[in-house]
Parts: sequence; structure tokens; C-alpha cells
Amino acid sequence: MRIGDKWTTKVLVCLRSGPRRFSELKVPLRGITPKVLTETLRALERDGMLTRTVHAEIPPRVEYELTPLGHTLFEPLAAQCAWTRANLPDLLDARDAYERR
Amino acid sequence: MRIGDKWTTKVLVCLRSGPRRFSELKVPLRGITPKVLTETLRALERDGMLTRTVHAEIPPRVEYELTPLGHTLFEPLAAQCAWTRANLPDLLDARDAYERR
DNA sequence: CTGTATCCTCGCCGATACTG
DNA sequence: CAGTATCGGCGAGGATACAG
Repeated sequence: MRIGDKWTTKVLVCLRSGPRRFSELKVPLRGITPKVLTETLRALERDGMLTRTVHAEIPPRVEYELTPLGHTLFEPLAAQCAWTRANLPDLLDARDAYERR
Repeated sequence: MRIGDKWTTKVLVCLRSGPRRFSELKVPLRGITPKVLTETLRALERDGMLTRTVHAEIPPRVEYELTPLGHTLFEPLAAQCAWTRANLPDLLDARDAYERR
């Protein structure tokens, strides 16, 4: 999926423990622009990974929340994390050895 | 890692059952150019995921083979496949529903 | 506050030609 | 056979400004 892009996994992590507002996502995702955050969220919404809820208030409040389907993404994500924990040192060693030739 | 790029996972699959030559990779990877295949293989070699063996023959023969470390990549890859098998229909349904609004 | 509208950069990837 | 060299398109992502 779009898991290969730059921001999607970080957005998922930020939403894991519950719904968040647009600006609550922008802060922990240091450096993301509103345009890109919107694109990322829209793509996830389009695929049913999260819901977008607009509250008719002043000032406006929009909350994003993972769907059950969205939560299933943490399964393959956990596998990637496990791989990294187990094998990143070997990868780094290989990279060092390669540089020194 | 570089698993997010266009060709890496396909190269891994092609190498899963044993060593392959440069041209034996080019055929099943329809449409890949030698430049991009070289880049992909070099990146994997650099990270210790495969070995590159040059046989001093005429014509030249170069074989690429996954290392044990390279084989471990199939673990997270399998998790992604499992996710897709289980959840792709839901994703597609969500996408359809989104389009029809 | 929650976006949209423009413009721009940069790097992946492809096409093509050529080399040891 | 197994690449390297060069050029170019294209799209993701960023900077900035503005709107509802």
C-alpha cells in the first residue's frame, strides 16, 4: 500500500491510541506541511483506514480516528519492527564493511 | 528499508529459490533497465542482503545470491502478504464506497 | 483552526546508446 | 554477457501564501 511513503506510518502511530485533531497531528509530525498531511490523511480515509469527523463548531474541529481496518495495519508493521530490532545491527555492519572496501 | 522502492521486493522473490545471473533476473523482471537493476542489486549488496560473485570466464558470468540476512526479509514480507490476503477486499470496498460519494 | 492554491525542487525511474 | 554513461520525464514532497 501507501505504507512505503514518507508519512503514512507516522500518522498511523500518532492515531494508534485514539482520535486526534488536524493540529494535534501536525505537532508531533515535525516538519510536515498542511498540504502533505491532508494528502496523507485523505489517502488513508479513501482506503477505509480512518474516519474524518467534522464538528460544526467555531473554531472548527476535525477529528481523525483509525477504523478497525486501520488498526490491522499494525500487524505487518510490527513484523517490520521486529525485523529491524533483530537485524539492523547486521545490516549496519555489512554497510560498514562495504564502505571500507 | 528500500523495500518501499519499485523493484527490490521483486528481485528478492526472484532470488528466493537460489542464485541467479544478471540476465536471468532481467527476464522475469519485465521492463527493468540494466541501470536500474544494477542500482537495485548494488543497494542490496551494500546492505548485506545478497552476494555478488564474478566468475572469470568468457563470456562473463555474475551470480547474485541471497545471504541468510537477505532471507530474513521474507518474514516481514510474509506479514504484508497475509495482511493483503485478509484485508484487501475491505480496502477495495472502502475505496468503492468513497468514489460513489 | 483546517485546510486549499501555487510554485518549485529533487530524486527515482526509464530510454537509449555505448563499453570491456 | 554484464554492465556504464547520459539525458530526460515525472511525481512526491516541500515552501509559501491565502481562504472559509
